[in-house]
Parts: sequence; structure tokens; C-alpha cells
Amino acid sequence: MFSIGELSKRAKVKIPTIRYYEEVGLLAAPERTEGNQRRYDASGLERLSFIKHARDLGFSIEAISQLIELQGHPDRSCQVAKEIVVSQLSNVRAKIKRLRALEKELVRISKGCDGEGVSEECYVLASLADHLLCRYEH
Amino acid sequence: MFSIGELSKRAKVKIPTIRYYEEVGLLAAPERTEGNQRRYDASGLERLSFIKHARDLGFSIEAISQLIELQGHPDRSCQVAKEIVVSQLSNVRAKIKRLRALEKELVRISKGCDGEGVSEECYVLASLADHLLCRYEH
DNA sequence: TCTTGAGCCTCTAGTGACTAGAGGCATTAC
DNA sequence: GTAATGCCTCTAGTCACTAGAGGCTCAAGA
Repeated sequence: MFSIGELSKRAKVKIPTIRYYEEVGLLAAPERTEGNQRRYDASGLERLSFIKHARDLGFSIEAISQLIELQGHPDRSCQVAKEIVVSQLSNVRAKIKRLRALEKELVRISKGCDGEGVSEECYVLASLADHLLCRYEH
Repeated sequence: MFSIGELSKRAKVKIPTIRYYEEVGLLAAPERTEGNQRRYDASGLERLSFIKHARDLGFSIEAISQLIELQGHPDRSCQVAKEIVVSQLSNVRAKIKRLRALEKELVRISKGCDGEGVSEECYVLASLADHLLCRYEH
């Protein structure tokens, strides 16, 4: 049995975040000491590690809830899990696509300005003022 | 002179968002009719288009504030503008890098599960539970 | 056993950039 | 004149936390 601070260190998740996960129902409320402090065991650490790993991969709290729900029913089909991962993958790919377009445009804009001129003639400011100067869709 | 609804249509920015920009000081408070409704002119539209364009490129409100401030001083050096763009570019690149790592890992995880098994043996759930199964840094 | 200091508790409010909704007044077109 | 549409302010909600205040608990050393 260990304290929330200990759990925090082991799972590398900040204390307020742990309490937040408990509040929103991701993490089961653990036992308490007589003085009302939380005490966790190995299963708490395991669950929190699962959550952290999924968050690191960009899954939403909602998606993680569904995955945890599924974990609790070992006999259920894992189709939902597969769907969640696939949908997260397409989220990630969409974001990458958009960011690559932004990258291109930002490179182009920054090349137009050496930072040595004066605001009035600045290509950066002109580019932002006028979308028509853009070369790529974004 | 046109109403906020008209401005919204022309700049393709939602009405509450326009009011929000005014509230945080990005957009100057426009004239009002006797009945207290906002009335904009061409310069309002220009400014809002600038803001929208910068937001579409992922600049923060704070960064846009600085850019607008600079616009108001045509004689000032545009070094700050250049810096803002370069820093935004490195933000974008960092995000892309991270997302590409996630993409790889998600592809790998999703390949391990055909969605036809049972939750207990699901590779998706196992992967999330155990970071050691990961092949790529993320 | 007592004390000290680190650790824990709850609660509220703040972050960024909006978005939604309620309740009510203004404008415009017919 | 009236009806429909549009606009006003204000509050609260979104997501996933983060920060801080004020106060209680625990564990280790004297």
C-alpha cells in the first residue's frame, strides 16, 4: 500500500492529475487511511499506467473510459477497441496532414523576411494580411 | 458600415468569436448604432481577416497581439515578427514529429488486433497496459 | 512522547480559444 | 404595423488538466 505521492512518482503522473482521473471515474477510488489519505496497491498502479500510456498516445478520456470498460469484460469482443485505435490513427493522420501544410506555408512566409527590415515592408505581416499571397492550401 | 452578422459572413468567423476577439483586445471595439448594435467598416474586416489567417496558421492569440501591435508601428523593426514566425514553425515541426511517432505506434498496435477476438486476448489492450510492448519512442 | 516538516486533504478558480443557451431589445422587410 | 430575423449581454460549459489557499495527517528523529 502506498500514498498518492508514491503512486505519482512510480507512474510519472502528477498528483492533481491522479485526483482528477478519480473524479471523472477513470480511476477507482482507493482505500483511505483513518486520516482520510488515499492508499493504493499494485492494481491502482497498473490501471494508472494504462491510462497514462493511452493519454501519451493521444486517446481522449472518453476513449480510455471505453477501453477500460472493455478490459473489465474479458469475454466481450474486442472490435470496439480496434475501432477506437483506428479512429485515433485517423485523427493523428489528419492532424499531421494539416500541420504539414502549415509548415510549408510558414517556411515560405519566413523566407520572405530577414528580420532586418521595417514593419511597414515586412513580408510576414503582408502575408498574414492577405491570404492571396499564400501558395499552399491551409 | 455593416453589422456583425455581415462581418461574420465576409470574414468567415463566427459571431461569438468576433465578440470574443473584441473582448480580449484583438479587435478594436467598433462604433455602435443608437440601439447599441456593432457597426463595422472595411478596416474592421481587414483586421479580422488578418486575425483569422494567423489563427488558421496556428498562431496563438498572444502572438497575434504582438503582430498587430507591430502593424501599428510601421517604422519599427520587423525582427519580432520574424521571430514569432520562426518560433511558430518550430512548434509546428515539434508537433509533427511527435504525431509521426504516435502514428507509427498506433499502426503497429492496430495491426496486432483484427477486431475479431475477445477482449481478454486483445493486443490493443495488452499494448496499452504494457509500455514495454512498444517498438517506438513516444 | 513530542515535535517538526513533508505530505496530503478539499475546494475554488484559472488555462486557451472558443461555443451554447437564456432572456430580451433592435432592425428590416413587407 | 407587425412579424421575423438579427443583435445584445451574461453565464456557464468544453477538454484535460494546473495552481493556490487554508488546513489536517503522517513518519522520522530527539
